[in-house]
Amino acid sequence: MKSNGAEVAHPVKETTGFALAKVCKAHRGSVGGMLAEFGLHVGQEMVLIELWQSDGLRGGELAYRLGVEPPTITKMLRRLSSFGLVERRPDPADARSFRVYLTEKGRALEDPVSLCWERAEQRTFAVLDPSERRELGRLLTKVRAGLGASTN
Amino acid sequence: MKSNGAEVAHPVKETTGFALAKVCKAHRGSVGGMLAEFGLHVGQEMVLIELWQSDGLRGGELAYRLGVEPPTITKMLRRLSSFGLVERRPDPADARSFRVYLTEKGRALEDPVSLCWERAEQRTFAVLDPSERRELGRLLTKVRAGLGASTN
DNA sequence: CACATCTCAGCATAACTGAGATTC
DNA sequence: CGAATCTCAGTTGTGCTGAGATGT
Repeated sequence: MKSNGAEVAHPVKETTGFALAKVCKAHRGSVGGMLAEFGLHVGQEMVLIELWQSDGLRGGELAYRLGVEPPTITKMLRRLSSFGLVERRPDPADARSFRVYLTEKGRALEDPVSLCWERAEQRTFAVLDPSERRELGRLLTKVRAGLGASTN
Repeated sequence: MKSNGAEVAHPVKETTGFALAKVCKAHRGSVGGMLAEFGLHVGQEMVLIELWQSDGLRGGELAYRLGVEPPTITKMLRRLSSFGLVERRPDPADARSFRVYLTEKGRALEDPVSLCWERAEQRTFAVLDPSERRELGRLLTKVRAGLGASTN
């Protein structure tokens, strides 16, 4: 026991957050390894995931959904569009904005990338039985919903 | 419905892994914001957390525990030691290696940083009732234990 | 000598802040 | 004109690979 008797009840390594971080790292590593086959870095697919669901988002909306600042999106889109996965077009309704659209090539990645995620899911949660998996999914979804809108 | 009828049963955004990623991002953001008060970036505290538990680790062991390659540790330690938080000393038993020790200043961060994690934990999982929190912790710990040793 | 341990150089990416440019 | 939207420049940190240096 530490002598100051205050904060040491919960060593960080035993927190739920710590396990969360480690599991997340493993999951991202798993996804990332598979995405490399498509020339994507982990994180870049998050833009595509949003667009598969809602093509034609504004840049700012994309930043908001990914929980990053606008300049970060500017750079990510530059890369993705240099790969030919997305395209930027002016927003007809507001000349300050632009809209992001998937190209054919970007759309074609939906199934293979979804499959990467599916496989990562299987690997990462392999140790859980089906009811535990459902429960984990339910709890994480509930936590996410309770986070406030900035973390869509 | 998509017409090719194969992979689209599980949109990525509805996977457990996706919720995991979002929750983890929120947690890291919460920890990171608080760590900034101590001049630490999120991620750097992971080294300290290992050392609080086992001071005097070898560089390679630290890389292994953090799940990164050795050059990454080299750089992280350079920064942490420039902040005066850790110290490198030669390993008496093997001159190729070195050992990493906390300084007084590094040791002094244990309580405040643990408190950051504790607060992030409270915030992130605020929406869960106590039994749900315990269950989430149990499931994540089980998943982590099932991942294989490379993700300590 | 083969192997292990670590560092260095170089690269790519993420992500921020602060400072504009442009448009509403 | 004030506010919103985005870009640019600059900074910091992560993390990798490949190529050594050094020691077991």
